[in-house]
Amino acid sequence: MSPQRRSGLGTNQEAIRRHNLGTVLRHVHGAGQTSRAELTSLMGLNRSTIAGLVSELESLGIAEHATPLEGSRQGAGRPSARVRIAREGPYVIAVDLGVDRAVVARVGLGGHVIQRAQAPVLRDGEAWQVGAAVATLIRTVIEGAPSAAPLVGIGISVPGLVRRSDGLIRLAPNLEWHDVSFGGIVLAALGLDVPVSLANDADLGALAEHTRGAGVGVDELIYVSGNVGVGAGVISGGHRLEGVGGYAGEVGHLRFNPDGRPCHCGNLGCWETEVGAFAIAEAIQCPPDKVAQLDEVLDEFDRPSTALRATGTSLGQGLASIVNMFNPQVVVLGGYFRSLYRLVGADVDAGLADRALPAPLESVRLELPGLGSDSPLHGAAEIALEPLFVDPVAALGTALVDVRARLAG
Amino acid sequence: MSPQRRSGLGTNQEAIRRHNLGTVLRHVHGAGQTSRAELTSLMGLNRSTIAGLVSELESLGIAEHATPLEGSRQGAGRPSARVRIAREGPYVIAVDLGVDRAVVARVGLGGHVIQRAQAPVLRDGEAWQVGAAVATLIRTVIEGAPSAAPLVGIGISVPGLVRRSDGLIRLAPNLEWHDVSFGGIVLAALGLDVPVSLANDADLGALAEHTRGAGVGVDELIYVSGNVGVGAGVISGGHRLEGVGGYAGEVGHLRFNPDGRPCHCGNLGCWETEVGAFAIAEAIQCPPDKVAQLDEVLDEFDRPSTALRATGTSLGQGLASIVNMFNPQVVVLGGYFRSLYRLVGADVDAGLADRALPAPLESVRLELPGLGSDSPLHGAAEIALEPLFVDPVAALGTALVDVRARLAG
DNA sequence: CGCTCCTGTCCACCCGCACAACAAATCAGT
DNA sequence: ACTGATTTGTTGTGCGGGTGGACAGGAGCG
Repeated sequence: MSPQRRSGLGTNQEAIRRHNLGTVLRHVHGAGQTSRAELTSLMGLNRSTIAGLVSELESLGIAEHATPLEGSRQGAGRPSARVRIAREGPYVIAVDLGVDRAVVARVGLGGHVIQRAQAPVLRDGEAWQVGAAVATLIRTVIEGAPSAAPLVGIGISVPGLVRRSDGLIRLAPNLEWHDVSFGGIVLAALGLDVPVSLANDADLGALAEHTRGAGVGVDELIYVSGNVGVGAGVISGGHRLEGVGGYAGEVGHLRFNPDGRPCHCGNLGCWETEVGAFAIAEAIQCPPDKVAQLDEVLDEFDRPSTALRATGTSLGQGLASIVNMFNPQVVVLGGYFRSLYRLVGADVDAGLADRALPAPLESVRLELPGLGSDSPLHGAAEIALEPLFVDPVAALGTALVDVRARLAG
Repeated sequence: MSPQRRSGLGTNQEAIRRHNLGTVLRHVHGAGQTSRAELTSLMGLNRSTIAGLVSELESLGIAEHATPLEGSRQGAGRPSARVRIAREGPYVIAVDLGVDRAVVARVGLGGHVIQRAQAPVLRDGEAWQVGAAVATLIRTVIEGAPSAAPLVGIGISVPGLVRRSDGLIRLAPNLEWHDVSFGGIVLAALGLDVPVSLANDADLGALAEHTRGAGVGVDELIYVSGNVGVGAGVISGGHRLEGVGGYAGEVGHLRFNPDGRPCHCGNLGCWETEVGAFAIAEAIQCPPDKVAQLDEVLDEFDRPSTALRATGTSLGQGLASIVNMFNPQVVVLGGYFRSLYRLVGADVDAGLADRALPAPLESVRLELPGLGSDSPLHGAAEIALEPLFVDPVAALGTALVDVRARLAG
């Protein structure tokens, strides 16, 4: 039973098959490698049913069977056949658009980054220039793909507000973009027509950490991203919190200090003016041209200054508001907050404990990203893969095979 | 496709039937009255399937068929038979525990309040005393129930933090309760054993407004409740946002003015210290013993004072943080905010527009509760009814019949 | 070398929904 | 008032999909 998050629809058995097939694939994807027996117990279905589903995945070229592991013994009984992702199976292109560089990766099911490439992005570059650069990187990583493997889609992580209905980039302050249809630009530059999904970098960080990072199995998770601006991605009930337009999680403009500095949003003392990259850069006297690499600058510190510790306290106090609002189980600190937390973790913890309500405080823990700085990239891969888990057959139907030849032509 | 919000499970056709039966009932409940043709188009199932589901509901005693309406013509073709809630069908008890009074209602499917009773609650009363009073009210409203009608459960709205795993009231500041198992107390006073669900009043307000109030069809909705303290209930993606413990939505302690007044939570200048009942009472020089009836006091004003207008601005500015965080489509102002918004709506709107980001602001609208002050009561009924929509057969299995006789015994 | 335990495969079976054909009920036009 | 078009209720048949049992395969244990 799963669900139509969209409400009110009935279910027929065709939908069952779709859902079960997708769920099997989701499990294989999540674990990278499983056994049919494990799938049976995880999904609560009959052995025969699982066998049928797995064999369908194999005939679709998505999964492969493998001989049981030699070494590991897991008790008596016939060892269960392994199920793993097919070697030449479907893949996606993940793009992490940063403020100073773009990372592009070819990612297979199971979250394997098969190949990656990156290039600097000019500050205040035009969107079409960036799109062309990204398209070149995409061509590079597709180069190595087996021609039989289908390309399912492209996922793009954007440091800004993305409208969920059509993927339009409404506002990316640090790229100075307004209302840019970046997905269309990249597709045009490539000359391809595949599904493109765009989303906010913090949302994708949350998704990735939930799937294969520090928050596996945690259905109430928040990823707070320090990435010049400050944003958050929220997973609640195991699903992304999006809001009507897709703009949910804009925590950077929480009211923090009404007497504080002016924020580019027009208000005074938003949280971002205290813990944003420019605020931190000022606190550590970092030159403005290195703000985009603030994490590396911070990593060179070994002892925090007083100003930096105050920033840590502000981070914790702001997190308290977030914890009070969402009551999460895990808060993952991404972007340069990762480096910051390593330096002034105690102050962050103290600030949080000082301002959060007892009830939500007792069940929350702060964590560093399990995927390092690659969380948004992995999240971009996840949204591009998502159609496969909803309906594998349909997703493969819209996928492109022999992409290299199409790119050449 | 439907649902398991809990992830990873497979679906079999037994689950299909459960889900479809529950979904049919949910539609009948939502509309109060429908036709089979409408159900067919809403659920996307075949006519014959709908017929089977409806007849099963009828044989369960939940639904009745009725002759098509005489007057209304809806085009050519055979008129579709009406489906409505059975007259002696299942019902629930809804309890709205306020800080100064308790309201108890017998509510049938369709959200019909069949009978209601209320009584004042002593301030700083012991939990068992309140429980006994509530039990008496429950006996009163059950008195009039047909003995054939099954009691499905009891839903209780609580002005405080409720742990979702077991319904324990962790903290109800205005009742001065800590860790009270109020559900158990009421059941013991009744001598019954039926399912009891407890939840926060704002969460239930959101649920009710989503189901049959100002937010029907709106899947991104927030109910902000002014009820001595300030809290919010969030519906996102059509589901309640709960958080791990069930404490999500504690917006009263958002940082608002760090130089402000001390809050009972230990911090300075929480939003609640600016727009909470005590702050407003002070602004309008309302005597402290009437704070619990602040809405009535406010209703007697016809022109807002300057202080009240400032409060309205603060309300709007705080809502801006909420709008930025959740990007809702509708924000419903419940509790005494209802009265306040009638007086100083323009200031609230201005405060919101001033502080919210453009993107979330353009898609949000403020509304008054469609259910007046009964939102939490209706929400309490909804959570008690919820099991019926998940699995009608199972829910009727645990329901109590002939409750009057059991109460007497 | 048994025995036991677990898993894969194959089969018949059941359950639930779809579909087609027919009947019923209403509206529109003549 | 009659006729055709339209829409819905009813019924029987068919199909898809998961279940469950019987049997075989493979491993550990004594």
